[in-house]
Amino acid sequence: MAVFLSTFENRVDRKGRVSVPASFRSVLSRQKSASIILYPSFKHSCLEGSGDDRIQEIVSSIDALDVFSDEAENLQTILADARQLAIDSDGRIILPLDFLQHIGVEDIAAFVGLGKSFQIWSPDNFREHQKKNRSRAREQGATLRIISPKSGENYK
Amino acid sequence: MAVFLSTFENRVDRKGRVSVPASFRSVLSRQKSASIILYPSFKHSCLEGSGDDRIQEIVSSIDALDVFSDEAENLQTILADARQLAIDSDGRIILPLDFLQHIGVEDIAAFVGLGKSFQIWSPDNFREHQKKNRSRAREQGATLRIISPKSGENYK
DNA sequence: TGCAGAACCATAGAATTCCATATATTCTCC
DNA sequence: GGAGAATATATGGAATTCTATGGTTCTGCA
Repeated sequence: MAVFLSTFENRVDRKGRVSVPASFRSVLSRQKSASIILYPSFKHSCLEGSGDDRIQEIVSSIDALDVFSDEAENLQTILADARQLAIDSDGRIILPLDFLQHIGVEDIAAFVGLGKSFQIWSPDNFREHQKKNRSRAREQGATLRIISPKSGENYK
Repeated sequence: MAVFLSTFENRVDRKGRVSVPASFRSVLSRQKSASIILYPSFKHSCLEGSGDDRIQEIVSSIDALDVFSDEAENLQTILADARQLAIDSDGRIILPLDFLQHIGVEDIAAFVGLGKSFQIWSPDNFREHQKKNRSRAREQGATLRIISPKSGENYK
Protein backbone atom coordinates (compact mmCIF):
# COMPACT_ATOMS: atom_id res chain seq x y z
CA MET A 1 0.00 0.00 0.00
CA ALA A 2 1.55 3.27 -1.03
CA VAL A 3 -1.15 5.77 -0.10
CA PHE A 4 -2.81 6.95 3.09
CA LEU A 5 -6.22 5.35 3.14
CA SER A 6 -9.21 4.96 5.43
CA THR A 7 -9.87 6.39 8.89
CA PHE A 8 -8.51 5.16 12.21
CA GLU A 9 -9.45 6.36 15.69
CA ASN A 10 -6.71 5.99 18.27
CA ARG A 11 -6.45 6.93 21.88
CA VAL A 12 -4.38 9.89 23.08
CA ASP A 13 -2.90 9.35 26.55
CA ARG A 14 -2.11 11.94 29.21
CA LYS A 15 1.28 12.66 27.74
CA GLY A 16 -0.19 13.31 24.31
CA ARG A 17 1.10 10.03 22.94
CA VAL A 18 -0.90 8.39 20.16
CA SER A 19 -0.23 5.41 17.91
CA VAL A 20 0.14 6.18 14.24
CA PRO A 21 -1.99 3.62 12.37
CA ALA A 22 0.15 0.71 11.22
CA SER A 23 -0.81 1.15 7.58
CA PHE A 24 0.21 4.83 7.72
CA ARG A 25 3.55 3.84 9.20
CA SER A 26 4.14 1.44 6.36
CA VAL A 27 3.57 4.26 3.87
CA LEU A 28 5.93 6.56 5.76
CA SER A 29 8.64 3.92 6.06
CA ARG A 30 8.98 3.87 2.28
CA GLN A 31 10.08 7.48 2.31
CA LYS A 32 13.57 8.80 2.93
CA SER A 33 12.84 9.87 6.46
CA ALA A 34 10.12 8.09 8.42
CA SER A 35 9.01 11.12 10.40
CA ILE A 36 5.78 13.06 10.26
CA ILE A 37 5.12 16.69 9.46
CA LEU A 38 2.03 18.26 11.01
CA TYR A 39 0.54 21.72 10.70
CA PRO A 40 -2.83 23.25 11.58
CA SER A 41 -5.26 23.46 8.69
CA PHE A 42 -6.40 27.00 7.91
CA LYS A 43 -9.65 25.73 6.40
CA HIS A 44 -10.83 23.31 9.05
CA SER A 45 -10.25 22.55 12.70
CA CYS A 46 -7.89 19.70 11.98
CA LEU A 47 -4.22 19.00 11.46
CA GLU A 48 -2.72 18.38 8.04
CA GLY A 49 -0.10 15.67 8.02
CA SER A 50 2.28 13.99 5.64
CA GLY A 51 5.68 12.52 5.25
CA ASP A 52 8.41 15.06 4.80
CA ASP A 53 8.80 14.54 1.07
CA ARG A 54 5.39 16.13 0.73
CA ILE A 55 6.69 19.21 2.51
CA GLN A 56 9.42 19.48 -0.10
CA GLU A 57 6.69 19.71 -2.73
CA ILE A 58 4.89 22.44 -0.81
CA VAL A 59 8.12 24.40 -0.45
CA SER A 60 8.76 24.15 -4.17
CA SER A 61 5.19 25.24 -4.95
CA ILE A 62 5.53 28.31 -2.75
CA ASP A 63 8.87 29.07 -4.32
CA ALA A 64 7.19 29.25 -7.68
CA LEU A 65 5.00 32.15 -6.50
CA ASP A 66 5.95 35.83 -6.45
CA VAL A 67 8.24 36.37 -3.50
CA PHE A 68 6.32 39.09 -1.64
CA SER A 69 2.82 38.22 -2.81
CA ASP A 70 0.03 37.78 -0.31
CA GLU A 71 -0.42 34.26 -1.60
CA ALA A 72 3.16 33.31 -0.84
CA GLU A 73 2.94 34.81 2.62
CA ASN A 74 -0.30 32.98 3.33
CA LEU A 75 1.27 29.67 2.46
CA GLN A 76 4.43 30.42 4.36
CA THR A 77 2.39 30.54 7.54
CA ILE A 78 1.95 26.81 7.01
CA LEU A 79 5.66 26.26 7.19
CA ALA A 80 6.06 28.51 10.21
CA ASP A 81 3.45 26.56 12.17
CA ALA A 82 4.58 23.11 11.08
CA ARG A 83 6.30 20.60 13.35
CA GLN A 84 8.33 17.58 12.56
CA LEU A 85 7.50 14.68 14.88
CA ALA A 86 9.53 11.51 15.29
CA ILE A 87 7.83 8.15 15.41
CA ASP A 88 9.08 6.19 18.42
CA SER A 89 9.93 2.50 18.51
CA ASP A 90 6.36 1.61 19.44
CA GLY A 91 4.95 3.48 16.46
CA ARG A 92 3.73 6.52 18.39
CA ILE A 93 4.11 10.27 18.12
CA ILE A 94 3.54 12.94 20.73
CA LEU A 95 0.95 15.52 19.74
CA PRO A 96 1.85 18.96 21.11
CA LEU A 97 -0.68 20.39 23.51
CA ASP A 98 -1.49 23.43 21.39
CA PHE A 99 -2.23 21.18 18.41
CA LEU A 100 -4.59 19.07 20.50
CA GLN A 101 -6.38 22.23 21.63
CA HIS A 102 -6.60 23.57 18.10
CA ILE A 103 -8.50 20.49 16.92
CA GLY A 104 -10.46 19.97 20.13
CA VAL A 105 -9.15 16.50 20.88
CA GLU A 106 -9.57 15.24 24.42
CA ASP A 107 -8.76 11.55 24.29
CA ILE A 108 -9.44 10.17 20.81
CA ALA A 109 -7.77 11.30 17.56
CA ALA A 110 -9.02 10.29 14.12
CA PHE A 111 -6.34 9.74 11.46
CA VAL A 112 -7.91 10.31 8.05
CA GLY A 113 -6.16 9.04 4.93
CA LEU A 114 -6.32 11.35 1.90
CA GLY A 115 -3.95 9.64 -0.50
CA LYS A 116 -0.67 11.50 -0.47
CA SER A 117 -1.42 13.14 2.84
CA PHE A 118 -3.65 12.70 5.84
CA GLN A 119 -5.48 14.71 8.49
CA ILE A 120 -6.02 14.41 12.23
CA TRP A 121 -9.44 15.33 13.63
CA SER A 122 -11.54 15.04 16.68
CA PRO A 123 -13.85 12.12 15.74
CA ASP A 124 -17.05 14.12 16.20
CA ASN A 125 -15.88 17.05 14.10
CA PHE A 126 -14.71 14.70 11.39
CA ARG A 127 -17.99 12.83 11.15
CA GLU A 128 -19.81 16.11 10.71
CA HIS A 129 -17.30 17.31 8.13
CA GLN A 130 -17.55 14.04 6.22
CA LYS A 131 -21.35 14.22 6.19
CA LYS A 132 -21.22 17.68 4.64
CA ASN A 133 -18.68 16.59 2.07
CA ARG A 134 -20.68 13.55 1.09
CA SER A 135 -23.84 15.46 0.41
CA ARG A 136 -21.93 18.06 -1.55
CA ALA A 137 -20.18 15.33 -3.55
CA ARG A 138 -23.57 13.79 -4.30
CA GLU A 139 -24.91 17.10 -5.60
CA GLN A 140 -21.80 17.81 -7.61
CA GLY A 141 -21.49 14.22 -8.78
CA ALA A 142 -20.18 15.43 -12.09
CA THR A 143 -16.94 16.53 -10.51
CA LEU A 144 -16.04 12.99 -9.52
CA ARG A 145 -14.13 12.60 -12.71
CA ILE A 146 -11.41 10.02 -12.67
CA ILE A 147 -8.14 10.59 -14.41
CA SER A 148 -6.00 7.69 -15.49
CA PRO A 149 -2.59 7.88 -13.80
CA LYS A 150 -0.55 6.78 -16.83
CA SER A 151 -1.91 8.78 -19.72
CA GLY A 152 -3.39 11.70 -17.79
CA GLU A 153 -6.41 11.62 -20.07
CA ASN A 154 -9.98 11.96 -18.90
CA TYR A 155 -12.56 9.24 -19.03
CA LYS A 156 -15.92 10.84 -19.77
CA MET B 1 -12.07 -13.86 -18.42
CA ALA B 2 -10.57 -10.50 -17.39
CA VAL B 3 -13.63 -8.62 -16.14
CA PHE B 4 -15.86 -8.91 -13.09
CA LEU B 5 -18.94 -10.77 -14.24
CA SER B 6 -22.05 -12.39 -12.80
CA THR B 7 -23.31 -12.52 -9.21
CA PHE B 8 -22.11 -14.79 -6.40
CA GLU B 9 -23.61 -15.18 -2.94
CA ASN B 10 -21.15 -16.25 -0.25
CA ARG B 11 -21.44 -16.78 3.44
CA VAL B 12 -20.06 -14.26 5.96
CA ASP B 13 -18.86 -15.93 9.17
CA ARG B 14 -18.87 -14.48 12.67
CA LYS B 15 -15.54 -12.74 12.18
CA GLY B 16 -16.73 -11.06 8.98
CA ARG B 17 -14.73 -13.37 6.76
CA VAL B 18 -16.08 -14.08 3.32
CA SER B 19 -14.66 -15.84 0.27
CA VAL B 20 -14.04 -13.68 -2.76
CA PRO B 21 -15.51 -15.51 -5.77
CA ALA B 22 -12.79 -17.42 -7.55
CA SER B 23 -13.41 -15.71 -10.87
CA PHE B 24 -13.06 -12.29 -9.21
CA ARG B 25 -9.79 -13.40 -7.68
CA SER B 26 -8.45 -14.38 -11.05
CA VAL B 27 -9.21 -10.89 -12.35
CA LEU B 28 -7.50 -9.28 -9.36
CA SER B 29 -4.42 -11.46 -9.58
CA ARG B 30 -3.58 -9.86 -12.91
CA GLN B 31 -3.05 -6.51 -11.23
CA LYS B 32 0.09 -5.28 -9.50
CA SER B 33 -1.18 -5.97 -6.03
CA ALA B 34 -3.88 -8.57 -5.53
CA SER B 35 -5.79 -6.75 -2.85
CA ILE B 36 -9.25 -5.24 -2.86
CA ILE B 37 -10.40 -1.69 -2.30
CA LEU B 38 -13.89 -1.19 -0.87
CA TYR B 39 -15.83 1.97 -0.10
CA PRO B 40 -19.47 2.73 0.66
CA SER B 41 -21.51 3.78 -2.36
CA PHE B 42 -22.81 7.37 -2.47
CA LYS B 43 -25.95 6.28 -4.27
CA HIS B 44 -26.95 2.90 -2.91
CA SER B 45 -26.68 0.85 0.24
CA CYS B 46 -23.89 -1.27 -1.14
CA LEU B 47 -20.11 -1.31 -1.26
CA GLU B 48 -18.14 -0.36 -4.33
CA GLY B 49 -15.18 -2.63 -4.95
CA SER B 50 -12.25 -2.82 -7.29
CA GLY B 51 -8.62 -3.70 -7.51
CA ASP B 52 -6.28 -1.20 -5.92
CA ASP B 53 -5.15 0.24 -9.23
CA ARG B 54 -8.45 2.09 -9.06
CA ILE B 55 -7.25 3.94 -5.98
CA GLN B 56 -4.14 5.01 -7.84
CA GLU B 57 -6.46 6.60 -10.39
CA ILE B 58 -8.37 8.48 -7.72
CA VAL B 59 -5.17 9.69 -6.06
CA SER B 60 -3.84 10.89 -9.39
CA SER B 61 -7.09 12.70 -10.05
CA ILE B 62 -6.82 14.51 -6.74
CA ASP B 63 -3.25 15.43 -7.48
CA ALA B 64 -4.33 17.15 -10.68
CA LEU B 65 -6.60 19.49 -8.67
CA ASP B 66 -5.72 22.41 -6.41
CA VAL B 67 -4.66 21.05 -3.04
CA PHE B 68 -7.31 22.68 -0.87
CA SER B 69 -10.16 22.89 -3.40
CA ASP B 70 -13.71 21.62 -2.90
CA GLU B 71 -13.27 19.21 -5.76
CA ALA B 72 -10.25 17.64 -4.13
CA GLU B 73 -12.21 17.30 -0.92
CA ASN B 74 -15.05 15.55 -2.71
CA LEU B 75 -12.71 12.85 -3.92
CA GLN B 76 -10.94 12.68 -0.59
CA THR B 77 -14.18 11.64 1.11
CA ILE B 78 -13.92 8.42 -0.87
CA LEU B 79 -10.38 7.80 0.31
CA ALA B 80 -11.28 8.54 3.91
CA ASP B 81 -14.04 5.92 3.81
CA ALA B 82 -12.17 3.37 1.71
CA ARG B 83 -10.43 0.27 3.02
CA GLN B 84 -7.79 -1.83 1.45
CA LEU B 85 -8.41 -5.47 2.27
CA ALA B 86 -5.85 -8.17 1.74
CA ILE B 87 -6.97 -11.45 0.26
CA ASP B 88 -5.69 -14.23 2.49
CA SER B 89 -4.22 -17.52 1.34
CA ASP B 90 -7.68 -19.09 1.33
CA GLY B 91 -9.11 -16.41 -0.93
CA ARG B 92 -11.03 -14.56 1.75
CA ILE B 93 -11.29 -10.98 2.96
CA ILE B 94 -12.59 -9.63 6.25
CA LEU B 95 -15.48 -7.22 5.87
CA PRO B 96 -15.32 -4.56 8.61
CA LEU B 97 -18.32 -4.47 10.91
CA ASP B 98 -19.37 -0.95 9.95
CA PHE B 99 -19.38 -1.92 6.28
CA LEU B 100 -21.59 -4.93 6.98
CA GLN B 101 -23.98 -2.68 8.86
CA HIS B 102 -24.00 -0.08 6.12
CA ILE B 103 -25.21 -2.62 3.56
CA GLY B 104 -27.40 -4.58 5.98
CA VAL B 105 -25.62 -7.91 5.60
CA GLU B 106 -26.17 -10.51 8.31
CA ASP B 107 -24.74 -13.72 6.95
CA ILE B 108 -24.80 -13.68 3.15
CA ALA B 109 -23.02 -11.20 0.87
CA ALA B 110 -23.70 -10.90 -2.86
CA PHE B 111 -20.72 -10.07 -5.06
CA VAL B 112 -22.00 -8.36 -8.21
CA GLY B 113 -19.71 -8.09 -11.21
CA LEU B 114 -19.89 -4.78 -13.13
CA GLY B 115 -17.04 -5.23 -15.59
CA LYS B 116 -14.18 -3.08 -14.39
CA SER B 117 -15.49 -2.99 -10.85
CA PHE B 118 -17.95 -4.82 -8.65
CA GLN B 119 -20.35 -4.23 -5.78
CA ILE B 120 -21.25 -6.05 -2.59
CA TRP B 121 -24.91 -6.13 -1.54
CA SER B 122 -27.23 -7.81 0.83
CA PRO B 123 -28.93 -10.36 -1.47
CA ASP B 124 -32.44 -9.04 -0.78
CA ASN B 125 -31.53 -5.42 -1.40
CA PHE B 126 -29.77 -6.37 -4.59
CA ARG B 127 -32.70 -8.32 -6.01
CA GLU B 128 -34.95 -5.34 -5.41
CA HIS B 129 -32.42 -2.94 -6.91
CA GLN B 130 -32.04 -5.19 -9.94
CA LYS B 131 -35.81 -5.31 -10.44
CA LYS B 132 -36.06 -1.52 -10.44
CA ASN B 133 -33.18 -1.15 -12.85
CA ARG B 134 -34.63 -3.69 -15.24
CA SER B 135 -38.01 -2.03 -15.43
CA ARG B 136 -36.44 1.40 -15.86
CA ALA B 137 -34.27 0.07 -18.65
CA ARG B 138 -37.39 -1.34 -20.30
CA GLU B 139 -39.27 1.95 -20.03
CA GLN B 140 -36.41 4.06 -21.24
CA GLY B 141 -35.41 1.62 -23.92
CA ALA B 142 -31.77 1.37 -22.97
CA THR B 143 -29.26 1.59 -25.78
CA LEU B 144 -25.53 1.33 -25.79
CA ARG B 145 -22.82 2.57 -28.04
CA ILE B 146 -19.82 0.27 -28.22
CA ILE B 147 -16.33 1.72 -27.89
CA SER B 148 -13.37 -0.47 -28.70
CA PRO B 149 -10.92 -0.85 -25.84
CA LYS B 150 -7.83 1.32 -25.69
CA SER B 151 -4.70 -0.38 -26.88
CA GLY B 152 -3.07 -0.42 -23.47
CA GLU B 153 -5.76 -2.59 -21.97
CA ASN B 154 -5.19 -6.30 -22.07
CA TYR B 155 -8.10 -8.69 -22.34
CA LYS B 156 -7.02 -12.30 -22.33
C1' DT C 1 18.62 17.18 42.04
C1' DG C 2 14.37 17.62 39.88
C1' DC C 3 12.09 17.70 35.60
C1' DA C 4 10.73 16.63 30.79
C1' DG C 5 11.35 13.91 27.20
C1' DA C 6 12.71 9.71 25.35
C1' DA C 7 13.41 4.73 25.53
C1' DC C 8 11.94 0.41 27.43
C1' DC C 9 8.52 -3.33 29.07
C1' DA C 10 4.20 -5.64 29.54
C1' DT C 11 -0.24 -7.10 27.96
C1' DA C 12 -5.04 -7.50 26.21
C1' DG C 13 -7.38 -7.66 22.23
C1' DA C 14 -7.55 -7.69 17.36
C1' DA C 15 -6.00 -9.29 13.05
C1' DT C 16 -3.60 -12.63 10.30
C1' DT C 17 -1.97 -17.10 9.29
C1' DC C 18 -2.38 -21.93 9.36
C1' DC C 19 -4.86 -26.25 9.29
C1' DA C 20 -8.96 -29.30 8.46
C1' DT C 21 -13.04 -30.69 5.87
C1' DA C 22 -17.19 -31.06 3.03
C1' DT C 23 -18.74 -30.29 -1.34
C1' DA C 24 -18.39 -29.36 -6.02
C1' DT C 25 -15.75 -29.50 -10.35
C1' DT C 26 -12.42 -31.09 -13.60
C1' DC C 27 -9.33 -34.48 -15.35
C1' DT C 28 -7.72 -39.07 -16.68
C1' DC C 29 -7.61 -43.40 -18.12
C1' DC C 30 -9.93 -47.47 -19.19
C1' DG D 1 -18.75 -42.38 -22.25
C1' DG D 2 -18.26 -43.19 -17.49
C1' DA D 3 -16.06 -44.46 -12.95
C1' DG D 4 -12.81 -42.98 -10.07
C1' DA D 5 -8.94 -39.94 -8.97
C1' DA D 6 -7.27 -35.44 -8.57
C1' DT D 7 -8.16 -30.63 -8.05
C1' DA D 8 -10.50 -26.50 -6.65
C1' DT D 9 -13.79 -23.92 -3.79
C1' DA D 10 -16.15 -22.48 0.14
C1' DT D 11 -16.24 -22.62 5.02
C1' DG D 12 -15.24 -23.53 9.99
C1' DG D 13 -12.00 -23.46 13.84
C1' DA D 14 -7.39 -23.08 16.19
C1' DA D 15 -2.84 -21.13 16.60
C1' DT D 16 0.13 -17.44 15.99
C1' DT D 17 1.50 -12.71 15.16
C1' DC D 18 0.70 -7.85 15.25
C1' DT D 19 -1.22 -3.53 17.02
C1' DA D 20 -2.60 -0.41 20.26
C1' DT D 21 -1.99 1.20 24.78
C1' DG D 22 -0.75 1.73 29.64
C1' DG D 23 2.93 1.97 32.80
C1' DT D 24 7.86 2.22 34.32
C1' DT D 25 12.61 3.24 33.93
C1' DC D 26 16.39 5.72 31.96
C1' DT D 27 18.87 10.06 30.46
C1' DG D 28 20.15 14.61 29.36
C1' DC D 29 19.71 19.17 30.79
C1' DA D 30 18.77 23.13 33.59
